[in-house]
Amino acid sequence: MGRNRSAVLELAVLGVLRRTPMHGYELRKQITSVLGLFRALSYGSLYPCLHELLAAGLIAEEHDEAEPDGPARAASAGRARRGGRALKVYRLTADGKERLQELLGEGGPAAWEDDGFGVHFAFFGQTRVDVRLRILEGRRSRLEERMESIRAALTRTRERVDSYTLELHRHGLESVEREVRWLNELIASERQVASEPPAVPESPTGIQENTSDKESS
Amino acid sequence: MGRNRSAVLELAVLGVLRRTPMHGYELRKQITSVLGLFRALSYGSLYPCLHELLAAGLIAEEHDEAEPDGPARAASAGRARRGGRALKVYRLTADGKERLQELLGEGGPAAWEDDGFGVHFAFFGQTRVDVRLRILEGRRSRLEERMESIRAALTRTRERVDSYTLELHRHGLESVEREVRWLNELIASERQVASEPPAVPESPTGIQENTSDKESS
DNA sequence: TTTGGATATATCGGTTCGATACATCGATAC
DNA sequence: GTATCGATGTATCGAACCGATATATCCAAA
Repeated sequence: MGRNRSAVLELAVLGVLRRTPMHGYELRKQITSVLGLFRALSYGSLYPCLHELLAAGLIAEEHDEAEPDGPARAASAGRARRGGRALKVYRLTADGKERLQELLGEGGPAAWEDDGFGVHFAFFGQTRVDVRLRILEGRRSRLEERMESIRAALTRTRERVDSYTLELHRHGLESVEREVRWLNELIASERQVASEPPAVPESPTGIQENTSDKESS
Repeated sequence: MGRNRSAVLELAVLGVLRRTPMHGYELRKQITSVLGLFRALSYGSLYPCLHELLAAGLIAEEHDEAEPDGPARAASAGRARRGGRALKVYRLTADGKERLQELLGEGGPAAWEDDGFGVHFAFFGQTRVDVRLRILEGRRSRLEERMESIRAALTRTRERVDSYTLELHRHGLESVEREVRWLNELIASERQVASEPPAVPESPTGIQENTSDKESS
């Protein structure tokens, strides 16, 4: 019932399903390994989320008649059911695609907080360049705030805390600084993309399809 | 009453209170800024935890003693009350110190997971060198596992995912590698400390100084 | 043969977060 | 002088989330 389902999880599910239809178990592996890196997503979050998205009509169960074409299914080709048990393979509906575009286009603060940034970044291939820049810059200023607060803590408490706490702060600060440098490179790169005249300034969805995928089999 | 209260929070509270008695609001700031760096600890976790520690006798309310009976005193002292409202200043009891030592001495897996490592590290100044080494090495092997899984994901999905996902993985891997190098330096430094006779520890790298600092204050 | 591990869906209990309510203090503004 | 605002301070509630678990099938190795 909680339709307030964290937008991050919703985005992750819709975004992954956009590439390839799959079932929950696989979806979880994708989200935690491709997007996550971070922490494992619990089934206690995933399955309820899938049920809600299904009820909302953003995804649908794909009943996989016989042999669907497409090289994308190579990994689990042809086995939409296992033994006698039905595998619930979900695919994105038209409404789901619309919702995904809406989520990808927002680029608000939620997209540059710790929780959401990784997921949004992973889907940059489906995001407009101006949104990408907004998110990267938002993330950077968020991290700069953090740098400032760590620096403040360092000068404030120097000599007043033991050397391990100091070392923890020093190392934490360095990590954040490194992260900012990484963002700077990305921002510079995106600015260049933005300044170059794109071949297609606008498409129906406003998204230019990711050209780099497949052709492989 | 879930006495299963996360040991990490318990350790953080006891460890911070060991240095200085303080009240909840200040405690939270200390934990999030000195230990945390990470994410802000919620009052919804902190206050129940304090109540439980109080009930367990590990901490006690400090009533700013040397105060016979005067309710309106408290003008200049450590201001244990503000206006007419009581500030609940907590201090560590003897049992609490014992429990803290117990927690600090464990050095099990909980101490090198993402959640617990930072807190344990922050209190290394009160930990034995062999426990420090165990935790650092445990943390390192934990991160090495993660490195391996990211590397596996990279070689597995190279060319199959878009460049942003690839970049996310590449950057994540670099961050973990950097973390491991940091741990290696710390481990080398600790090994030197461990091998030296506990007479006069010289400071080759600059991170030690914790032979018998505490107590006697 | 049986054990064990991977695949797969689902739920439950307990913990934690985020928001909020309440109240007082100090400063700044009007 | 007083109104307002933000920081200090204690506390709780609902919603979200994680971790563990239950169930069940498949396959490979012992």
